[in-house]
Amino acid sequence: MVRVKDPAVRSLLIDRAAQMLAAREPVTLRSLVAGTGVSTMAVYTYFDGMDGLWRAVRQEGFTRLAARLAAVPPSADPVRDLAALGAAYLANALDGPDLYRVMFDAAFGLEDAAAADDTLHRLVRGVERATAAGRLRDDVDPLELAAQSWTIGHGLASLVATGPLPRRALAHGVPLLTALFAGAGDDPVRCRRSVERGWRPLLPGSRSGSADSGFSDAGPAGTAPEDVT
Amino acid sequence: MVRVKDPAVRSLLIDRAAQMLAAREPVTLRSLVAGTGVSTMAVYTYFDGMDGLWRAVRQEGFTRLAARLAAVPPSADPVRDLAALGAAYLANALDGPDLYRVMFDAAFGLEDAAAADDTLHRLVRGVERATAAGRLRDDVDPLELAAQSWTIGHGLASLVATGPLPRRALAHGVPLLTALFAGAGDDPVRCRRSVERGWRPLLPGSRSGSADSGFSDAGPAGTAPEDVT
DNA sequence: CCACAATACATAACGTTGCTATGTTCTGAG
DNA sequence: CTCAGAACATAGCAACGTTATGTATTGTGG
Repeated sequence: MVRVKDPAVRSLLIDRAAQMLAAREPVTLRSLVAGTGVSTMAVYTYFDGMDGLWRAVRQEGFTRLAARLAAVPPSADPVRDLAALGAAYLANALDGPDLYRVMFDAAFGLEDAAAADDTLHRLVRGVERATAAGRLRDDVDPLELAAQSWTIGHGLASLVATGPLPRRALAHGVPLLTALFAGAGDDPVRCRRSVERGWRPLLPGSRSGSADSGFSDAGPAGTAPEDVT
Repeated sequence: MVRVKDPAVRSLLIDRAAQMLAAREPVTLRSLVAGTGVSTMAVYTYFDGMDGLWRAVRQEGFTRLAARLAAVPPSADPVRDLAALGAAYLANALDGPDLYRVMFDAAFGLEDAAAADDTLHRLVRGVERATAAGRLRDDVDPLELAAQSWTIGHGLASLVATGPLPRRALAHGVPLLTALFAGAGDDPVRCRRSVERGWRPLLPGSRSGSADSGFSDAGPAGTAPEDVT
């Protein structure tokens, strides 16, 4: 009586959708199933239509993000780790800008809301570590500071990955996070060094080079090592 | 030989599209022209298709934003004015979340790129005023600080207007901007007061109350008057 | 072990989408 | 006044997501 749907087909379709998304090919019902052997009805058996598919893709996006954040190794410097978390967040967004966009497409809900919360919770724990280490004033609410860090990360990701700012604007992350954490109690110069260390993996040329253009000239953000101390 | 197209029809369609967008009705070619007396071909005569219409709508979004920013009266406190600019930016985004989204839909270009640059340039001038008034260190690049303020504004707008953060998360703008400007040289307590003044119009209940939900509990950001000084 | 019932899946059709082709109306310069 | 060309309406096209219908497959109760 109970037939179990093949999970392999599910993840096959999700992966293929994410892949087509990354390749900037239009993801349509028919183009999605073309070449997979399954018919268009599979999308309805497994996802209840395209909306369900997008919901699943959105979920997959958060899963990948969580994996990225989990891969950040904790060091002895919790502030550096916070910046590294932000850098990992941005690296994930830049790796798949289109996937990142559907992640924040409010039109579709999430299948497992806890997966999305996990993103923020990991940041919260990072802040708590920094507070426990005495780097931050102990009256700062970890949840608030985490949300503020997220705001900076998402703003940067949104403007760079899918927006008008050029890739070198990623360098803004350093002064922004430095100002935030220093404002939360960390020693300014020490904070700057920690953030720079955590942010470093994002700057050189670690990953895919998407060619952004910007509105016209959104500003040289690459070279200005001293504006916030 | 030269027939001039009626500009009234143009703005009629743009306004109607923006209106339908705000009403969360799907904007389709046929639904757009329905009831206007013009036929579907008008969209092609005036906009060269739907893509052109979206481009025009995007432009309209930036025009409205520019008008909002221009309506911010300069005061004697340039840092307060910077925060007020950010508040106006967010108020505009919250007034029409869907319009705000298409503004940053990179799929369509802009007809007049200068209109978009105007947004950033107004911020740049605000920073220059603050520097000239001696509130900021004079080695800060106005363009950079403006871009960083924009990052905060866009991150907050994106996460609140069309994302998972509840409306009360707007309060994060105060500590974020305070940290940024204080990090750029302003006196911390004075900065805080200035930012709070500029940000105030956003907080009470000045405009439309959209019912956001958040992932599950994205954090109480409403009451914490002292975390950054 | 077998027959039944429900699920999984394929095929075909439906309504709607953006768009184009064709024909008609109207404008404005020569 | 004439007529080339722009503006516009109507009709039709391929492609989209979805639904309806029919077939195959599978787990289980008799």
